[in-house]
Amino acid sequence: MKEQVPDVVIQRLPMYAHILRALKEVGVESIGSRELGAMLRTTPAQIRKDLSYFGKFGKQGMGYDVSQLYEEVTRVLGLGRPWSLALIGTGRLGRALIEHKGFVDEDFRLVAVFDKSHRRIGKKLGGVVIQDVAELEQTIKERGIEICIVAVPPAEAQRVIDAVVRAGVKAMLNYAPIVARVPKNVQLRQITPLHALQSMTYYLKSEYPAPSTSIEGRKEKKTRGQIN
Amino acid sequence: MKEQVPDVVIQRLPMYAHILRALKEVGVESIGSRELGAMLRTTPAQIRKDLSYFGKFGKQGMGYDVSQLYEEVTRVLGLGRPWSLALIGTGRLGRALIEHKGFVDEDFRLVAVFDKSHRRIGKKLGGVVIQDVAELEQTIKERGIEICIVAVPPAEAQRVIDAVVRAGVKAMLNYAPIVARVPKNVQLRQITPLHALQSMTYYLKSEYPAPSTSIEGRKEKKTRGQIN
DNA sequence: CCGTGTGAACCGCTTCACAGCG
DNA sequence: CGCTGTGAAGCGGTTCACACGG
Repeated sequence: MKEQVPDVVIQRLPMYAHILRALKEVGVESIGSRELGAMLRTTPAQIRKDLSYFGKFGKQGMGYDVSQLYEEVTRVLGLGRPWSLALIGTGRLGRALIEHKGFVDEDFRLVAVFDKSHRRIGKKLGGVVIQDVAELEQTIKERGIEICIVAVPPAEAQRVIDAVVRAGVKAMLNYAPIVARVPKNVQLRQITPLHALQSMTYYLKSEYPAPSTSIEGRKEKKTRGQIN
Repeated sequence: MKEQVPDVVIQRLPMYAHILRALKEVGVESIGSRELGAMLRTTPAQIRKDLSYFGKFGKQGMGYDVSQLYEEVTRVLGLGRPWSLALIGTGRLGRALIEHKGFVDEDFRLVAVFDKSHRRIGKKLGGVVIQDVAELEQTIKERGIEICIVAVPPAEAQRVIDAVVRAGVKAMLNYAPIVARVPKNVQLRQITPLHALQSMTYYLKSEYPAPSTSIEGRKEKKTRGQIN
């Protein structure tokens, strides 16, 4: 049990939840840090360290109880209760995001959608009537929206983000390729596939040994009397 | 000038390129690390350090030449020549990615599209005829495809990724929420918006001070004879 | 002087190594 | 004994602070 949990650890937890849920559904009841590490492509040490930030869930010599650990991880993340979402922008991207299964799932409920185009306002998307973006602040406050997904053109993104911040929202997913400005108490995650492509080309260009994604060939195999 | 460039630096370069291009188009000819840092929401020190990995581009007392720096950054990333892309999966997501402007741009050319559904094979998407995924390896080799975008359902993702790897591709963007396994000399970038949402909820839950995204209130204002 | 380039200090995360519980 | 939990060491990346060039 620790004081402050590193941000990277929090970012890894959704993966933990994902894997644990799959294990649970398949009927696996218990798992060790070694196997879990293999599934998550990390080291056993990392698994144990990560989990240690939240408490002691393992049984020595036995590993972790899958159900219990799954519950714990989702609890830490604050999942298991629905969060209300709004989408801003209903172009191809916005529509695809909402219609795409598995994005809005049991934990995230779409409760408002905004666009500025009068061609689209009044129509429905994802079971919600599209509203004028001018009503954004008011509606967010009324409906207690907690997370926003920004899928508008780059030129409008910062303006929309500012409005969302003014409405009091503390978490946003932004698809516009801009360097957005938000207050430091607001969570912002950037989804910019183009930048991902553009950074991969660096490694292709010169055929690098790659920034160690590997796990093979580490230690931890050392248990007791090793020949060395 | 340094030996090995940190991976994080490479991941930041697309942003540098983006901003520099914008500055260039607006007619800004020169910029200092302070202003560039402000635009990228980093410190001037970080800007200077990052750039120092590739050479000395600044003029002391003057800052950096925007055009020259832009050229340099794109050169380092290996942009400025087109890279050939393939898309695998033409569901809502795949279609949205391709039809969405600004994704396939001047640097990335779509040269093949695959699906397994016979309903879609033979139709066109993004100016390319959709092929059976069974032809994937062969086609990738024939057309010298360098980067693949995987947008298939999670259950099929690892199989598709394996095929792409076998075909010799060294860089992939994967949209399926799985923990993909690739050889360590293959670049893999994961786009999983659901996980981004799921990690933000942690901070909402307990209304945290946030994992310092801020830049304000740092040092660097100290230049010479400071009172302190 | 102003602002870059950079070794050195610092900081946070990862990995190690082992104490200790079942 | 096996495997977790955890201080301590190690490492990569950021920030500092200053030498030096225009």
